Amino acid sequence: MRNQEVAEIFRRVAALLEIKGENPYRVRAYQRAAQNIEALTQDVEELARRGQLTRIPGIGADLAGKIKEILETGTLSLYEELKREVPPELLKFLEIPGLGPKKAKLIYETLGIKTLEELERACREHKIARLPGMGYKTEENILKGLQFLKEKVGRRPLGEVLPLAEDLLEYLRKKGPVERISVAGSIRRRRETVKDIDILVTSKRPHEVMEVFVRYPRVIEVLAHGETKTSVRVKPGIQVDVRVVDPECWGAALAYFTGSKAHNIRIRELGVQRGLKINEYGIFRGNERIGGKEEEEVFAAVGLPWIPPELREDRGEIEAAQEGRLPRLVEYEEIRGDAHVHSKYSDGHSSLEEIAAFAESLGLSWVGICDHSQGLKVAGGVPVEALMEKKRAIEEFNRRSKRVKLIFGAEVDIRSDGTLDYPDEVLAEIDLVIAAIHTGFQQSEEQLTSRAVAALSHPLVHALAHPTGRLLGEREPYALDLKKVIETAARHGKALEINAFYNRLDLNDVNARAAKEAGVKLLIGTDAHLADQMAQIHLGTAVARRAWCEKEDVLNTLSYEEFLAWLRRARGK
DNA sequence: GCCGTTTTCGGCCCGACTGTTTTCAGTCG
Repeated sequence: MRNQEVAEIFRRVAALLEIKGENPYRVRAYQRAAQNIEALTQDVEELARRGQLTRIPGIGADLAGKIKEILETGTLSLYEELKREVPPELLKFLEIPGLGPKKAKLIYETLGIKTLEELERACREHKIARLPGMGYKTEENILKGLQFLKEKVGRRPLGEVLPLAEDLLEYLRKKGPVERISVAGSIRRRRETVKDIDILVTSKRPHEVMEVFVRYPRVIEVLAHGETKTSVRVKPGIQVDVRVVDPECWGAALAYFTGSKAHNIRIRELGVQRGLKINEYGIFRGNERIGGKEEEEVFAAVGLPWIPPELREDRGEIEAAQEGRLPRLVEYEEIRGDAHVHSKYSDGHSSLEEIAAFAESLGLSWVGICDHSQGLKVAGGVPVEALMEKKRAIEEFNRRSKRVKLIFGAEVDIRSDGTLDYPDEVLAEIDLVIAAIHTGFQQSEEQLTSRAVAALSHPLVHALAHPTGRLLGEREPYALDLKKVIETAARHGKALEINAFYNRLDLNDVNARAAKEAGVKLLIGTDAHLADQMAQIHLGTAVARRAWCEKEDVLNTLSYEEFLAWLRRARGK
């Protein structure tokens, strides 16, 4: 899949056009095209072959031609031209908060500055303040922005920020005079990474809420402190915005601040078609306010049912809602088991008893104990003898335990040559076999793909764990033809994992959706190495929801007996 | 550059805030 490559070029073209001062709607066309290609669950190359590129929303004849050009030549002549006109280093300027395309262009054209270092020096020498429309505040803000970039406080994994957001909600509920309160923004949509925390509140005494908020113990800096909007930075450097709105505006404001931006734009466009104006204060016909107290009213005003936040990315949810085919998303409460947990038998830190007890506290009824296989020495891979001991221990445990059942499993290493790290007669003893690539990340796409394909084709394997190997903010997915992997899983009736560990989330939303569309079942596993980490199971469910998965797409919704039956079926009994 | 129960041109979502300005452009979400 080269979708990402095409999207990235379009995104850069959009930014370069923006700096050039081109027609903003042309810029938006490239941005929208990039976003829609990125969200595509199909292979853009295949759509190109079939002449179906213009079926992608936002792709017309012109952009279809440009996509073909990228696929054929690896680049785009327009992009190469733009790079000659506008130094591509300037794209970095746009990452500085407060510095947009207009100022970037002015700084480059009048001062010839094109690197971040030169920009910093120019600020210190007060060369920027002399430019028209800029002043000392501008310099100060650019310097602050540069510092911000240096500290690399960009997007953080959802799993890292969510506990903080929940603690803040709890704090405000307890200490502030709040009536309704909710997290909004990308956290509410459960995006895999988030930049800041948005909290929406209704209150009769907004002033007090804000006073309480700025006294939250982890606040390190107050950025803005007003009656309706207050922004602070809290301890690990995350910005938190709290907005207090009138109860009559709650629904409109919640929809507005939940986003995504692309989704909101579509909703408002639908509003315009109906002669309505929709903003964070409500729904308006002319000057008359006709609703906005509840979120449902916003959707109803444009003829839609309520759309779950996880779907609000303008990835087809609006069309689906219009046609009455929104998925009935898998619910967080429907998850009954965690398929991938490490115990003391390999590099985990918890005993079988501790794992089961914690699972019970989470309301789960089964856990797959999948320790590493023998060859993975660095992770305490389990030798065959110890593996059989573990099997007996699990059987013994299950005889005693009524509420939580453990499943004898293994995370079996897929070796460099595509063979598995236990012999077949051992694999046959293991009830749940998830295969995974842990070594040889530098291999070619052909090699890596054939390893994954070989594992999924093996009759005793049930699923492929963390299929792409990516680590959020640390490691890119390794070269893998995921389309082939998904096809293989579909052909053999195998599952693909949604690894719920907070910095993996692998498969991600788009890939999991592609798997679902291919008829592949998804299996959520936390990869917990400490029983407490099983609490992250909801992150995997969130990915499944963002992937449009329904209950039957996710094997974790099965009961213990049903799941065992699936495991046997997947091996052709 | 896209797109059409306002169809092949002329629109394209909406408002707040900031900083620089005397009425507004740029940026952001």
